[in-house]
Amino acid sequence: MRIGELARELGVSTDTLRFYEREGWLPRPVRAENGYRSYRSDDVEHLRLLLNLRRIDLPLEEAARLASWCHAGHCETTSSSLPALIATRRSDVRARIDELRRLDERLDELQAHLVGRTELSVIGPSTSCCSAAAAIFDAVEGSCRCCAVANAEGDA
Amino acid sequence: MRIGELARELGVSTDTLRFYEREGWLPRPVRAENGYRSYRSDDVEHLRLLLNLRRIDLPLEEAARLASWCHAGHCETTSSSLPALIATRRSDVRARIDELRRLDERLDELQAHLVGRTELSVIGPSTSCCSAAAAIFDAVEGSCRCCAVANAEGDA
DNA sequence: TCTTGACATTGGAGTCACTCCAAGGTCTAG
DNA sequence: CTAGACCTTGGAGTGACTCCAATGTCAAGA
Repeated sequence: MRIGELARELGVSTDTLRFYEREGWLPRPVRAENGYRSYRSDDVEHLRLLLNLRRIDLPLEEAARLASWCHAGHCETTSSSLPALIATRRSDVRARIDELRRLDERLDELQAHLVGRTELSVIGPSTSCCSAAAAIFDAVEGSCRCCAVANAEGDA
Repeated sequence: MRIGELARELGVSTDTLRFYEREGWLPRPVRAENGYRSYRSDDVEHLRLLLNLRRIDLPLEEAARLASWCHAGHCETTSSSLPALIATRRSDVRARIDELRRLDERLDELQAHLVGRTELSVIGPSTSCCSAAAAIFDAVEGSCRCCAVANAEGDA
């Protein structure tokens, strides 16, 4: 099996495979007569394991170490620490989800603010109030001191 | 205002501020007699705007460009494209959240699997079935062909 | 036979957004 | 006089790729 085929099958780029090999995260496959890499089923399994560990967002170094151990048959040595590792990973993932949700809320707020303001954006650049800059400032900061003023002006 | 004070106030590192300046993302502040950077309120506002744009995960280049425009008073020029930009950003954020949620599910699965298996992990390193490797393989891949066998062995 | 095109090889540089470091200068309080 | 907190610079390191140029290999078609 050549590098391109393997890459396609496992959904990574050939650059990634060569990078893993170059940095020592994967064993070097044997070479064909023409110098091309020739991957055996053993190599494929090792890589698949590594990629699965990457899929749960382990840092490459950790994923590679674990993949090598498991592949070498030392799995049981590491299996006791594995649940702890997974637990840590989960709480990281959850924290990141929460963070992104808060970001989404801020964006929602900002969007609503901007949509409401678009008609009023004829206010010239010299007016700092309710300009896009002020909107970003205020919506992102969580308070909007410019709206009341602008609305009052609009109503007048 | 010196660099350390500003960094503390806005919650970034002095390295970050020097980096922004060095790469041209922020205008150079004036210098005091001793060569120290001396930030004016104008600089602070500009930086605050940039950091707010970074907080909504805009790439630094885009955030810096937008911050400079807004700060220079060209806000209204950009305000029409801003809602579109925010919308794009939101869909990116949502996609990432979904991705992380799926990851969390896979981790949940894997964790359940491992907890169920810990007692059985006396199976030696030579046995590839139901080793940690197999668990990672199978739980991550979504199917587990090893459990039935291992459980049968365990029951026997 | 020749050519085209898809594949492979290598080393090295670029990406992003910082982060850390060493070696030194400046200032204030005790 | 000294300790400690601040500041300066340029340069290297981080993670995980990604892209590139220059070159080699090979099978299929004209």
